[in-house]
Amino acid sequence: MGGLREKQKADRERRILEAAVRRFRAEGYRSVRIEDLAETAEVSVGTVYNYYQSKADILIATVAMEVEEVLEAGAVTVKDPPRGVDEAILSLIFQYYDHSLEYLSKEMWRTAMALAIDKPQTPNGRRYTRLDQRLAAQVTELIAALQARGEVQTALEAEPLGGLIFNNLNQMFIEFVKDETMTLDTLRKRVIAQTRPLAQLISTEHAA
Amino acid sequence: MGGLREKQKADRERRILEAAVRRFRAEGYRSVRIEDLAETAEVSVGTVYNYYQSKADILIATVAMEVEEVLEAGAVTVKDPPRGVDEAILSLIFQYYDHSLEYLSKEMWRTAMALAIDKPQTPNGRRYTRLDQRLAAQVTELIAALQARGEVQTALEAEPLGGLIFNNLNQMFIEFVKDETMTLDTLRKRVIAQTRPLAQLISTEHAA
DNA sequence: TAAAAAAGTTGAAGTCATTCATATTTGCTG
DNA sequence: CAGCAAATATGAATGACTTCAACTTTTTTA
Repeated sequence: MGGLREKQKADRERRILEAAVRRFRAEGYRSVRIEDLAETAEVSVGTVYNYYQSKADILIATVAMEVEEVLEAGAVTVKDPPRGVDEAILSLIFQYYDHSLEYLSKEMWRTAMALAIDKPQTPNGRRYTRLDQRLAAQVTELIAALQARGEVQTALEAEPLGGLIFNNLNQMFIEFVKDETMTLDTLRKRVIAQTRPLAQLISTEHAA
Repeated sequence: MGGLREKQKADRERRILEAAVRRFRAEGYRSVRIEDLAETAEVSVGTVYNYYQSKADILIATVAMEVEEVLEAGAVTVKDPPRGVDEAILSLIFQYYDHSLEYLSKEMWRTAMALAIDKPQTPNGRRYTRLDQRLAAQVTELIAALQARGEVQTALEAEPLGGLIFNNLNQMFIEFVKDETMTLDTLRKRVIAQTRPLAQLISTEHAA
């Protein structure tokens, strides 16, 4: 265990990913060539392909790190959500959205999402899909938490609802990254319009 | 008007599109090269690019034809929907789904969707987005029709609801085409689980 | 420690989408 | 109809991702 070879491998993989994060952010995904990454990471082009299946694959690895962070931040909110069904749901969604552009450009999101759809069988394509599922699960968790607190009708199943809400926020996020001119504020307003009526319908107050 | 030049242009464009539909279906999008299309269409590679902006652009043109058909079929359903809120909504969704694989493979859908996300500014990227919007509008229309018939609560706004339902069915369709092993039947079951609870919530019977 | 085996690296070659300067075809005019 | 102009077609050249056969480095063996 822990021979020289293993250390070198880990180090090379890390260097490639670091190079990717840095240069993709600075110069944009498209304009950075594999050769550039190889140069920054001080390996050859061929070596890049020993660690990652494709250029887009590298991008997904960087996006995945970002989503992991979002999931962690979301877990805190789910543990103790704000009062009010729509407040709680929207605050989680906005947390996702606000985080999304901190380290990744719209172009990077577009590329990563496109790959996840286009090449779902690659390791990182799968990885992206799993991350989406975990995000959906987190929304479901929130619904369940609100049910436990008596704010959402317990007659409703949390999972379909969580899935519905996630699918909606995800699709709206796609529309957001597709349009370079759309602001986060516009996105928020749109998701409010879509989500709030549903929040009303499922809340216990509405039933009463 | 209608000179030789115009006729030839129209003819070439048609031949290229026909070649694309035929060969993409038969051999898969990826494995067909522009050169192959050019050969089948009896034009040169450069000419293909005089008519279409990119390879994916050609694909979207074929997908668009398909979606136009779906929209036409959907319009009939919206005009006279089945009784029952969930019946009506689900029958429209299933109409979309059942149509989807008639002429296009999952790979073709994946590629087209990926392009629409990745290159939203290209003419056909925009075109795909507009088609999505028209589908969403059709769902909204259905909700409005159900409201007019007194089956859906009129206190609710049709548009956010239609958007919500469409975003959900669209996202589920994406999951479907991402997984080569998933059957249409499984897709239907999943969308039922997601959509039916919502249908109950918005129906007038539920409110009463 | 020296040789053999295994693992990993390398960069030039291959492939394919896309571009662009040139050639061709069509339409128009006197 | 000859000659000119505009539109269009052409395919070799370009550029970037990806592959792969040859080369190095590390590990194991005796």
